[in-house]
Order: sequence, then structure tokens, then C-alpha cells
Amino acid sequence: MPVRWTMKSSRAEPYLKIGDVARRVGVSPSVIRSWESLGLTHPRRTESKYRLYTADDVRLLKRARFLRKVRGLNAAAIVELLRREGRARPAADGNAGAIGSHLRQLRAQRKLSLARVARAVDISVGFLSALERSQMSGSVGTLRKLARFYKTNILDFFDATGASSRQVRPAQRKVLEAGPGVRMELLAWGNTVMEPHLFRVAPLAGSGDSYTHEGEEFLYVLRGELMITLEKEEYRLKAGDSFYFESATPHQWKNTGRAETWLLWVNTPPTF
Amino acid sequence: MPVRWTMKSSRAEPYLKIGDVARRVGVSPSVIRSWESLGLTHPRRTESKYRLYTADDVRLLKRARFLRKVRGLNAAAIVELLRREGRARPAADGNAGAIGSHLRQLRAQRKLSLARVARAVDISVGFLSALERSQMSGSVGTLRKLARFYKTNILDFFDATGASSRQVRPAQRKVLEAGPGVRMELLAWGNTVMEPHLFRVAPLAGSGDSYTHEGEEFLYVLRGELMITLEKEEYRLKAGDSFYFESATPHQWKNTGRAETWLLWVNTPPTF
DNA sequence: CACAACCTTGCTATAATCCCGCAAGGTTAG
DNA sequence: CTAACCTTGCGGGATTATAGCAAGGTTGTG
Repeated sequence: MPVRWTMKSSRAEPYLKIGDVARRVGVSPSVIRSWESLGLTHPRRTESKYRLYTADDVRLLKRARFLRKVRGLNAAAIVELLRREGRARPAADGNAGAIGSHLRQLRAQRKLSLARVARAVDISVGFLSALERSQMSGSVGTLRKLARFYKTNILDFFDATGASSRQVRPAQRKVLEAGPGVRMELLAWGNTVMEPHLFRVAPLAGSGDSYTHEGEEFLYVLRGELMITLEKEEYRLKAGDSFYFESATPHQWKNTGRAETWLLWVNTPPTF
Repeated sequence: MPVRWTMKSSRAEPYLKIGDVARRVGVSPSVIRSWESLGLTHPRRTESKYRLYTADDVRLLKRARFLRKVRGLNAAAIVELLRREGRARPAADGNAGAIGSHLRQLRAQRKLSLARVARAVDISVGFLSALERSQMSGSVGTLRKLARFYKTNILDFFDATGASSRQVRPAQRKVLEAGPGVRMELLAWGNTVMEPHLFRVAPLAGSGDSYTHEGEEFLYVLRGELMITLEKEEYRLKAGDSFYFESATPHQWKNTGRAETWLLWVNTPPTF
């Protein structure tokens, strides 16, 4: 029995959640989400980010399933075909699209296989393939590991425009959104020995899994709070606190407060 | 430098061979052949079966390559898209199409993976996948191994229509083309202890690789000649000769004459 | 309020497909 | 005669597709 949702300022119309849709269409929720990342559907979301599907979405997905299972078309082709039928519009390519293409380009230049890079970076082959095809998104930790592997700056995944000037005003900062709720603003770039960022971290957002790399890191809490875990030891930082540690120590962090946290974060050497 | 071919009763027009086309399009000859089996191209052939491509074919294949590499569409989708553009017509599904679908159905019914069946039958996963999708064709030996694995009659791959009557006239025989140049006509079928065939083998056609299975086999040369090899020992048969052997002995055969060879061939138990 | 059943994101393991090359033997064209 | 091509049948490895899971949050019902 589908749950009835009503959105504010929209007409009362039955919506379905992803599990309901999966059962009706005959594919798993994972597949529906991956088709969404290709642009097949654009479901609205509740405030807690639950996806909401309409009856039209279900019809579209059923047709997609038919094209997939019976006609053997892959997802990219299904989107193309349905776009030509005026029934679908492709996903807006943002930074995510650029990241993926750039990753594949870096790997192709080095004539490396997916397996080779995945092993070196300790992620699965399928995940790396999906990252390169912009079908999955990676956490800060994962992108950093990839940047390190390719001996490149994490910024290069977004926009490579030479070195910064000495003075960088707020509006001039290079901005990158790495993972949900984490916004990185680079304060200096180019041939620098230190890599300074300003992190803006939404409540509950963080680095994802524990990770490690070479170098040293210094961070200063400008506002809000942060929980950082090193080797299973937890530290609760608040505005005015600073923190210095070796990057080789396994670590992960998260904003446990109710407001956005701002961090000044410097690491050396830079991730190049 | 493209070789210039002129077909009888067609206007002089430059044709290309598959290697030339592969270089111009930027994919390998194997890929061009596999796209052909899906219906992307329908090249004419010389008497010795060399494929001949036109400039239109090259353009079509270049577009296919673009759709594949840049847009990420798979081959089935490319054919569908180009068909909709009126630029391609799908492959005529013959027995090959039926065999593939049937193989996949048998595997699905038993809830087996490609890897599981491929291992049991000693072929590769990719090859079995291609067989099921009618993208590659198998030799007599391979089809027999699969029939044995699924405990079914090789005939069931073609047309299952119950048992034969006692008397079977030539026009009533079940006919199956198994591999190039080999035509099998079944002389009795259904619940039989023996499985009699009439094989019509074109010059140079044969069983392909050596193979083995349980049972006993008897064959009689009606016309033409046949070379059969058992455990690396060769036998040259001609009209009137007969031959009896245990199927467990590794064997392979071939028509080494200049004319079509007709064989009466009985094995027991049937491949069920 | 408790809790079952759902959702989220990030990621894995496995299944399936795609690509290209090779063996064996035949053909072409210089 | 021979190098370089073709044929078919098939393998090995690379890549993609699918479904599930962990950890943690949300929903809705009793």
C-alpha cells in the first residue's frame, strides 16, 4: 500500500518511495538510484532527502526495465532513447561529471587498468569505474587517495587554472564541493609547499571512512565544532581550538554540532 | 591503400576488406564482426567469404564507434538507434537466434550462473554469454557438450515437436545446421534409444576441435569421403565404408574431398 | 516512547558484457 | 613463392551492471 505524501504548495498527489517503486518496476532500489544518476528520473525529495516518485516515474522506469532486460540496451542508451522520445532529460553535469572524466583521463594517460588503480587506492574496481563514469560519488577520503595516487592536487579534479596570487579575497577562492555537506575553499594553490583550505562542513557531514596518507596537518576551528578521531581516540574541538597531527595516523572527522562548522586546514606537503 | 573489388553484375565501386575498415573506423576486426552479428552491417562476401564493405558501411561504423566510446551506448542500443534513424536493419534471426535464447532459458530455469555452466562445459564465460546472446556461433562439439550438460537433446535447441513417426520421409526430417558447412537431418526422434542422423558435410567442413562424451557411435559413408581422427590416429573413409567407435575416445572429423559428403550416423545413448 | 521497517550515502562482491587477440588453415596479390 | 591478409571458433582480461550491505537517520504505528 503506497504511502501518501503531500508536498507543501503542491497539489495532493500520491507519491511513492523508492522501495515501493522498486517492487512495482521489478528492479532493486540501487538500480533505480544508479539510473537516476544518469538522468532517467529526477525525483523530488522530502526534507530528510527521501526520494518521491510519481506514477509517471513508475511508467518511465517500467519502460526502462523493458528496454534493459528484453531489448538489452544499457542505461546510457535508455536515457538517450527516452530523451529522443521527449520523456527524459539527461542529468545536469556539475562538478561530478568533470571529476569522473578527469579521473579517467588521468588513468588513460598512464595506461593503467581500473584494477591496477583500484588496488593501489584500496577501492573496488566497480566503484572506480562508476566514479569515472560519474555514476557514483566518492567521499573526501576517497578523492584524496586518488589525488595522491596520481600525484596531483585534489583541486585539479575540479578546475586547474594555474597558481593563485598571494592575496586571495573570499570571492576569488577556488571552491569545490567534495561529498555531501562538505565545501572546500582553497586559499592558495599552484606551486606551494603548504595547501591551505577553508572547510565549511554542514551538521553531521564529515570525511566518511577513516583514511591515512603521508604529511602533516594543522587545523583551526573558526566557528562551530568538530569531532575528529585518531586511532580510535576522539577529540571534540570548538571555536578557537587548534589541532596538529601527522597524516599517517588513521583519522576521520565529522561536524557533531547543530550549525555549520568552519575550519582553517593546512597540510604539507600538498596533495600533489 | 584500399584494394579495389568489383562484383559481378554490380557497378564498379571500391570495396574495402575488414582490416582496412578496422583501421579507418578505429576498432578491431573482431569488434566489426561482432557488431555485424547484431545487424549493424550486412557486408557482401567474395566466393571465399571475404567481407566486402562500402563507404556507407564505414560511415555507419564510425557513427557506431562514436555512440559506443563517447556516448557509452552498447551495441544492441546502437543498432536500435540506427534502425530508428533508418540507417540499419537488425540481423535476420535464424536458428542461431533460437539456439541462444534456448540456452539462456535452460540456464535461467536451473538458476545457474554463466560461470557455473561454462566451467562444467569447459568453455569461457564470455563465449557462453555470446552464444546465449547469439553473438557467436558454436561448433558441433560445443553444442553437444551443452546439450549433455542440460541433459537435453541437441535437437531441442532447434525445434522440439514431440516424437517422430516410425517412417520418416526425406521431406519430413528435422533439419539443423550446426556450424558452417554441416547440415544434420534427424531420422528419428522422441523417446529413442538410438539417435540416427544424416549428416551432409560440405568440403572442408567438420566437427571443429576434438571432443569426447559417453556412448557408442556408428557411421556409414553414403557418398563422398571423410577423415576421422581418434586419439591422433587418422582414418580415411569413402563411400560404402563403415566405422564404429566408443564416444569416450577423443575424436574429430572433416570432409577432405571435393564434393559434399553424406554420412549415416547413429549414436547411443541419444544426447539426452 | 519503542520499535520495525523503511530511507540515506558510500561502497563491495559477483555476475554479465565487451574487446581484442590468437590458432589453424585458407586466400590474395605482388 | 610468400607475406600479409582473410576465415571461424574461442580465450583472457578489462569493463560495466546489479544487488546488497554498513552505519546511521526517519517514519509511522501500536
